[in-house]
Amino acid sequence: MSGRSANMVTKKTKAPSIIIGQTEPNRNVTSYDVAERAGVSQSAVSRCFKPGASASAAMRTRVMKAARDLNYTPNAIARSLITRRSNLVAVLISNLTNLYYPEVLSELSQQFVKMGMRVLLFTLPHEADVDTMIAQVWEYQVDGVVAAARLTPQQVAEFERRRIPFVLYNRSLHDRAVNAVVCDQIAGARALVSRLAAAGHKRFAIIGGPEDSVVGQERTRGAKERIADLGLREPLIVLGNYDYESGARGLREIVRQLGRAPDAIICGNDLMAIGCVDVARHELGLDVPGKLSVAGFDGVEPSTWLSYNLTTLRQPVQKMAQAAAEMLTSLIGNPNVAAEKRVFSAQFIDGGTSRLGKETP
Amino acid sequence: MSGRSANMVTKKTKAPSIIIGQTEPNRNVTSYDVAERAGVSQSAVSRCFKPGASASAAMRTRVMKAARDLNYTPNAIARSLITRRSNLVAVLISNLTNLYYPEVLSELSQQFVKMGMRVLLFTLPHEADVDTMIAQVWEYQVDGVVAAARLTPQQVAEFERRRIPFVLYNRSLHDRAVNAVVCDQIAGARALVSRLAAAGHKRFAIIGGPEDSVVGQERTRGAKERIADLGLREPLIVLGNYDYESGARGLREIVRQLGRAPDAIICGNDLMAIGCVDVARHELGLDVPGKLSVAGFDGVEPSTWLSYNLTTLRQPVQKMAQAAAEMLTSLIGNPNVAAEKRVFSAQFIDGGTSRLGKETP
DNA sequence: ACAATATTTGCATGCGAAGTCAATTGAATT
DNA sequence: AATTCAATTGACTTCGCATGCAAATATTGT
Repeated sequence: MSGRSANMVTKKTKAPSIIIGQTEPNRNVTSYDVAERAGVSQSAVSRCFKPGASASAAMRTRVMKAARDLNYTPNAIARSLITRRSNLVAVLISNLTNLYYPEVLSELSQQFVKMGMRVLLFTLPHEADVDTMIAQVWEYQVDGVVAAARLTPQQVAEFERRRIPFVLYNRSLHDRAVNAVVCDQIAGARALVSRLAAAGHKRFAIIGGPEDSVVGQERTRGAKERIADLGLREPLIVLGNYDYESGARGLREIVRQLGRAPDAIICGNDLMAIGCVDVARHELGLDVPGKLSVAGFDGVEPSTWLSYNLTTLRQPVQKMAQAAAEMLTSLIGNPNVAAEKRVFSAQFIDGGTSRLGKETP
Repeated sequence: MSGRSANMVTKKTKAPSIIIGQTEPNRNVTSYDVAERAGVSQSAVSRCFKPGASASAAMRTRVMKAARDLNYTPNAIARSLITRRSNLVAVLISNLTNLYYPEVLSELSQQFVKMGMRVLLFTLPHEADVDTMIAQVWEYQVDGVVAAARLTPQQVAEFERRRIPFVLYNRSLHDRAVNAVVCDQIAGARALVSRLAAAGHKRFAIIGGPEDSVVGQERTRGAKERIADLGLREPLIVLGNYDYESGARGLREIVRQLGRAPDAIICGNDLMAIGCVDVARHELGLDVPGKLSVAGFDGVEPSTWLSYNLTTLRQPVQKMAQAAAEMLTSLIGNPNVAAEKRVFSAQFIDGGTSRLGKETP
């Protein structure tokens, strides 16, 4: 009944290559196949699959039926070639094992799907070959880029030169206006110090993020400045790498250098704060928060667990991701608008790892 | 060096798209532009960018120079259209907030990059519109699929019907041979019960994964069977949703139903085990492992944290992801091989949340 | 009824790179 | 030097779909 008419359209037989069995080679169902079955032209099929296009109801139903019969799916690759829109968004992420970024990625993915775009994932494992990876971003003709990774200003400049819409997530450039979604780290860090100082903490130490992390620098700077403003002793600062082990090492190092524990340790992110708390409690026998207060940044899920109930500054990840997705799609629609920077503020979480007064902010 | 420059005039090649002196809106640099600048044909440019192709060293350098001058990047979309290879792999993942999957995704991404493929991410938020999402997988002409999500057998069958190479990660079908990378959950669960029973635990309870999770079912079944084999009382089973809160609720429910705590609770994954431990210690005042032993599955990072040091069955995620990536790429190269199922075994982690004897297995 | 407009529909073209095939070159052999 | 053979190279076509334009049809007004 339904003769395999697809075969009939063939024009010339292929060279005598390896013919394995009876199955048709990789031939996919194309709009031509649908057109033939529906008795219309290929353009008609194309139009039926485009929402706003001009096509009569009668044709639409016939074409759709034929498409269903043949199990036709439009080829997004071919479409992209001609429309110059891939509906692909590159998301650059440094480190998925960081607990914070999976959340971001998940939110971004959902937001972009809502807007009809797909996420092409670029994880940057070692900071080394970022450039070759970025080269791949061009190849795939993505419509836009969300960069939640540590990029050099040169790399960011490359986006501009290529005229690819991009939004930086949680980072920005000081010397240039770029589209970015950030959280006010400095304000957050300052507020954190204020709270701790008001509750009587005097001697601070900081386990900061790595040097090439702008976010980490800002958190450290905000805290340091506020500590100075308050006339307190300059904090000891050790640097970590945003992971649990860094927090653990950081605390050991601080205690070693100071010869004792400070009143409070501000950690560059929750993961380090958790490592710090764990070492304090389980290795050094330091009571947290009784003897030592610890605070982090981000508000990742484990920070809410009963064992930690971390004092932290929660970033509104969902809102930020949504903002990033919105900004990017709007940029894709209209690339020539002025750069915008959307600054969110972190929410202070009065957790149980810091001795804080009963003040209401 | 080549003396044929006299009549080497371009005849009917396509007009180059770059107009010197003004930046046309969306025009990209194409291989024609490079060809013109290098004074060669477009095919030559194409060949120069293909590793194995026939091209003289002289031409290669000239073309490459022209390409660099013009900042040319090959268009992967156009290439895909003709080669019928997108170098795209779809990764379907249920839930990125699960702590386990980000690790998998990260590993997969790195592996695929090594093999010259990119990951197109499909997160499945609500189980609802999986089908429309899967439809998108076809559109993008991905070369293969790794499914680390709960799919119905019908959905899996759709992959086969479409002849798209796919590998199931951590799940498989009982009625059909499919390519899959799994971990032997039943053996792991049985071993776990054996260890606990050998150490004197008699009354078990289980906080299982959701009903539609095959992995969860197997873990529960393995534990249940082994408990029965040993002639112990049938365990109370409550179901959770793989998150922290489920573990917390699960323990409360178990204690409520039993009127007391069991000897050991086996949780369907680490996250639930962590929730369970936390509620036991911080809410119910139950000593873990003194009064209650808790074990999980997966071996996610937080399970190693000092606060937990969870007894668990660690899955060799890296090996599994690598196996999945390898299987898929090999399938892409040669789709007609018989289905293979690679079964890994979990590593028992003798953590601190269970009272275990000193036995050496 | 017919003209004037609005709506559908098909034809032909092009997106950008890769592969086919034949022409050309260069090297190797006799 | 003549011939053979392998290595280069270019013209042309192809992948599947979208779209400008003209032709065909349907709708409306008079």
